[in-house]
Amino acid sequence: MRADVRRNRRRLLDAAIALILEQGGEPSRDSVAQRAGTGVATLYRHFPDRQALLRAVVLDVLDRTIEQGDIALAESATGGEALRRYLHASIDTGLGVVNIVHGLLDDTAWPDRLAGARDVLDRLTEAARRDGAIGHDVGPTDIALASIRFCRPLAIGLDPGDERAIAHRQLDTYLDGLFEHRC
Amino acid sequence: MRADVRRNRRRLLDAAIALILEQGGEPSRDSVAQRAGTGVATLYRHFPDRQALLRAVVLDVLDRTIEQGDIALAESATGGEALRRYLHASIDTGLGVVNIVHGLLDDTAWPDRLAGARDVLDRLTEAARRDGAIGHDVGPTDIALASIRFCRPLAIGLDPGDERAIAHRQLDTYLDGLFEHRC
DNA sequence: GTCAAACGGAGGAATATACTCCGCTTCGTG
DNA sequence: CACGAAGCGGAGTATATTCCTCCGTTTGAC
Repeated sequence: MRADVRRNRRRLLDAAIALILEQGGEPSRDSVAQRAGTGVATLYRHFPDRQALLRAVVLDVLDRTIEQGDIALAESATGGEALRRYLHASIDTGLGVVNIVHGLLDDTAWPDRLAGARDVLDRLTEAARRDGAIGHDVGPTDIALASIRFCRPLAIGLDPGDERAIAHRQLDTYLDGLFEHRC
Repeated sequence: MRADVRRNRRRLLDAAIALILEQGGEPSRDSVAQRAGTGVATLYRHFPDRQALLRAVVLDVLDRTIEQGDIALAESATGGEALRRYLHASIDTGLGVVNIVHGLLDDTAWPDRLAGARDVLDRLTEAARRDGAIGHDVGPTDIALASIRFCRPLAIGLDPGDERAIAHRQLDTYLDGLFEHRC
């Protein structure tokens, strides 16, 4: 595979992710290509139809997020810390797109990655529970919903840096509340 | 003013608010009318141009939210409780639209309501601070940003009832974190 | 240096959105 | 209850977006 092909694919995915998060819906093909700095034809060459681009975006985001979950579990001293690290990382990987795109796809054609994501969530929840950071009233669904909440941009027209800083800060406060009765 | 006029105006505003929150941007005229269950012409009769609808939406939401802030302050035993009540109420009034619409308007032609909103936030923050619920590191901006975060729907295609229940629950956890070191 | 593969962007078809017009309905009133 | 003014609905047209292909030019690997 030629180097420029790989580079353009990466740029297109990043552009699509950014636009989906900013606009909260499916971006136009032209806008994705423009944002990526490529021609429209390049987009169609990589992703022939509507579904192909969305599916590729979801797979990319899920893969990178799951990877971060494994890293968090491996490198953290406690389950609570792992959970915190994972959620912060998922803001940066753009996990929010998965939820947004989910409603736009006909078929959810990535059962394996979904299983992988669920597995990571289960392990994170289990670890945090074992260490006493969270109680039995908190499950993987709560973590998933929290990631959706804090991964979505607040508004249109805010500096991306500020946006992320706010999300990280609010997430920390939320986790303080989640861990409150346990430390 | 005829009864059906008032009823249609209310329906149009509610439809616009719901669509803005769900889609995170300006909804099409046709979609607003359809959601409201009225014809397109009725929409244009009430709100002649793009700006008119958006301005009316913002004024409506701000008025209802400010009112809730006053009620919360009047009826709550402590500042912390008032703050909690206000934020829960702002989920139901749809405060999130203000932030979204802000970037779509040429002029922010509602300086008085904005001042009113800021005033309520200041009083709520002050009351909570006086009662020791929050520290000096938490300001009105944090409260405003929190309301934006928890007022926005999570995703496309979730039952509105579940949606709201999740938002209220997550907000409670967030506030637990915010008040954590103070009770 | 060569050439196969990839690229860019103009341009026309398809689709979505904005807005008006007019025949029909509804509300308030005598 | 009946009348008139005001409001309503939605079909229809103009306009703006978006989609997607084609082909001359550029790029990367050997």
